[in-house]
Amino acid sequence: MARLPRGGGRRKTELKRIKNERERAVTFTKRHNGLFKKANELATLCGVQIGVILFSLSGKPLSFGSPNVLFVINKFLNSNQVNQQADDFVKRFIDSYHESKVKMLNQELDELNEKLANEKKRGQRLQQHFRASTGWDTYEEYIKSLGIHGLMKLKYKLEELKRNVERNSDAISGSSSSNDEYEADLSKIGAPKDFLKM
Amino acid sequence: MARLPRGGGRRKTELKRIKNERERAVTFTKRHNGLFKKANELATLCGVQIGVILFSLSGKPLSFGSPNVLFVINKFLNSNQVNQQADDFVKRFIDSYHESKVKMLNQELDELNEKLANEKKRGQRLQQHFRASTGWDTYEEYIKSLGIHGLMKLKYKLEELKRNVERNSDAISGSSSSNDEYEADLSKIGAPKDFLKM
DNA sequence: GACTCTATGATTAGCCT
DNA sequence: TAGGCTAATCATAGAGT
Repeated sequence: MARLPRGGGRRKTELKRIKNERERAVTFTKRHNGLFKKANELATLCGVQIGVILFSLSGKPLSFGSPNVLFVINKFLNSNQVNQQADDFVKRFIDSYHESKVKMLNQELDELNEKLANEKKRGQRLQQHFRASTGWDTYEEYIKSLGIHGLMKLKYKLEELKRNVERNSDAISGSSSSNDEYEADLSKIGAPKDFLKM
Repeated sequence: MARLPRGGGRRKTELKRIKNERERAVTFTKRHNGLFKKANELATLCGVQIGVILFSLSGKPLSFGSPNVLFVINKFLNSNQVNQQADDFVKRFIDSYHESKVKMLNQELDELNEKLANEKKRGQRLQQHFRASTGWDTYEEYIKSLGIHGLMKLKYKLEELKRNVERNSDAISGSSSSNDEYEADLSKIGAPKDFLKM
């Protein structure tokens, strides 16, 4: 208990990146624990939900959450505050945000690659069709908007179709194209898939 | 400057929910600012990326982020740590997590709605085509995989097409469909867009 | 609510093991 | 790399504006 005073005390810290690597690592450890502790105290004292995410010096993701990080992230993303958050500053990151969104989706798509491999050879005729149908003015923006918007509608439609098909095993028909071969190909391969699978 | 000392000092705080509502609100304000400040200091001193999300007593979402919250959230969700984080408890939130991803995408699509509105009436013939071409076995999973996978490839292809068009203002042709009317419609409206715009 | 103020509890920089 | 120590700085409870 009665230790002799020997160490140095605290020094005022300048609010800028610590250059010394060792010093920075020590500070990170101390302050990251401190931050999580503060977050926990706030969550406990005030009974609010908090999530803290940070990446260590080596890039490792660390998180604290009350009740848990994903819950908080989820609630946050579902709140329409996200739009309000996207002020001028944040907008500078929209592009990288787009990038990461793509990765988010790709991640869950990885597991589906095998199934897709079975379909790769099909739809070349549709591809030609598509190549011939370009009249793109604002295609770049359009591609983005087509993303989930189109997909969600398509999915909804497909689910509707599935319900119909379950009631009547015959395929639903509504087309009257005169191009029989094309038509057959469409039916065979599932148009949207191959249409996009250029 | 020379104020008379009159206020009370700090008292030790018990780490449990503050019952008095007013006191709790004051503590929340002070500590929420303190937490954000700490987060900012850590981000600055150590040059790491941090995101803090919390919900106020009234449920309002507040956040701090370096470089910004969405960036950190995305990076976190993309890190495979998420899977490790997703223990049994957390897994209950996976579904709503998917939901929120969709909303993130929709968010940035909002600004494109006006452009899309100009296109809504087109492509009904293509829609019929699509309706007639269903033979869906694994369509539900497929839709997901079609999502970004197909879109990214399509985007790439379109950029390629753009380069070609810039070199030769005539449309690129590769199709030989016998359905002239259909063909014309495709060319006119831009098939992929309307194809998905059911 | 949002600030102020003060006294004091809490955090942490620098140094050590 | 992690943990302990001390002393200085920082944060904040309680009270008032």
